[in-house]
Amino acid sequence: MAGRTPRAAPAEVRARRLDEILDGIRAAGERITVARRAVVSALLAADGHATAEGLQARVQVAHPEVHMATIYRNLEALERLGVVEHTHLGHGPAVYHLADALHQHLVCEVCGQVVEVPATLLREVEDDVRATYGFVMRPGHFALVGRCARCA
Amino acid sequence: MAGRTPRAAPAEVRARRLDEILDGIRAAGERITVARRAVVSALLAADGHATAEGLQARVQVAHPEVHMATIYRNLEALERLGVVEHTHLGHGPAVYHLADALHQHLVCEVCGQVVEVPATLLREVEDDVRATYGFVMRPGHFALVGRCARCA
DNA sequence: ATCTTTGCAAACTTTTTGCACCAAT
DNA sequence: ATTGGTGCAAAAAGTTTGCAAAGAT
Repeated sequence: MAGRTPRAAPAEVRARRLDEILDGIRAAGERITVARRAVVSALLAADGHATAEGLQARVQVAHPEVHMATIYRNLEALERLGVVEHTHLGHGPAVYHLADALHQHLVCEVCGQVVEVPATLLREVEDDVRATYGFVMRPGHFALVGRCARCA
Repeated sequence: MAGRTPRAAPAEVRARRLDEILDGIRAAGERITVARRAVVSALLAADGHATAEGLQARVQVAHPEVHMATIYRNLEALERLGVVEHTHLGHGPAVYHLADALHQHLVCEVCGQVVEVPATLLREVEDDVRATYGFVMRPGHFALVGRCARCA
């Protein structure tokens, strides 16, 4: 079970990462608030992708007064700082994840399952469009849609 | 100007294609209405991608009473029939296009410019994810985001 | 005559914004 | 004491839905 590919970061690592991120925010001249810490914490706990609503649910366990608008404003701030990115998986809400966990999403349009694959998947396509069109892709921002193994 | 790569289909070709599509709708047991014909027509005239709102604008020139809801319902019907597909280019509205004009979109996140590239761009990635994850991609449903030559 | 499709209005979902108050620096 | 962040409510943007009336077959 605890092989070479740890599934979730242990609490200790997560706590360190939280402090790192908070330091980054402070360094950028922005303030640390209860809501902000809670959002980053929820993002770390989600360990992968989470919708704004999902994050709010996590945040509200400890801080029921934190409003959706605050979640959005914090996510926006965190994106501005380069800590967070968001992705569109389908017709529903966007999903957010830490910027260091960059990956592509394959979304099954039948069952909705989301498969995460390494961001390197599109490496060649990136080179291709840069060479041909001068276009510099930012992979991961949109999902690749199709049908998963079971639904195909 | 009229070289080997005609930019837009001449009116005659477009009219033929319109009839083809309308026949398809009839064949599927659905009805031809003024609104429906107008939507398909607008889609052909747009010759590429158009938002629901853009299509409505075109439709309303000749048929001012056609409501947004009707546009959406028709687009939905046309998608069900496999005539139309839609794509998400960014945070805004979805864009619709005829299913035979399948292509990828590269959207510049700075200036918003949309570059259309052949759907074959992702051929190798498609093979890759099918082989590795059993996932059958439907390319074109989401755009690839990045920065265009000028903004990069 | 039947059964879709339409127009309208209203709901819905996700996200953004204005504003007065609160709190981190 | 500043000034950025928060909570709330309300708007915005895009899309969907219920219903009675109109229209295609």
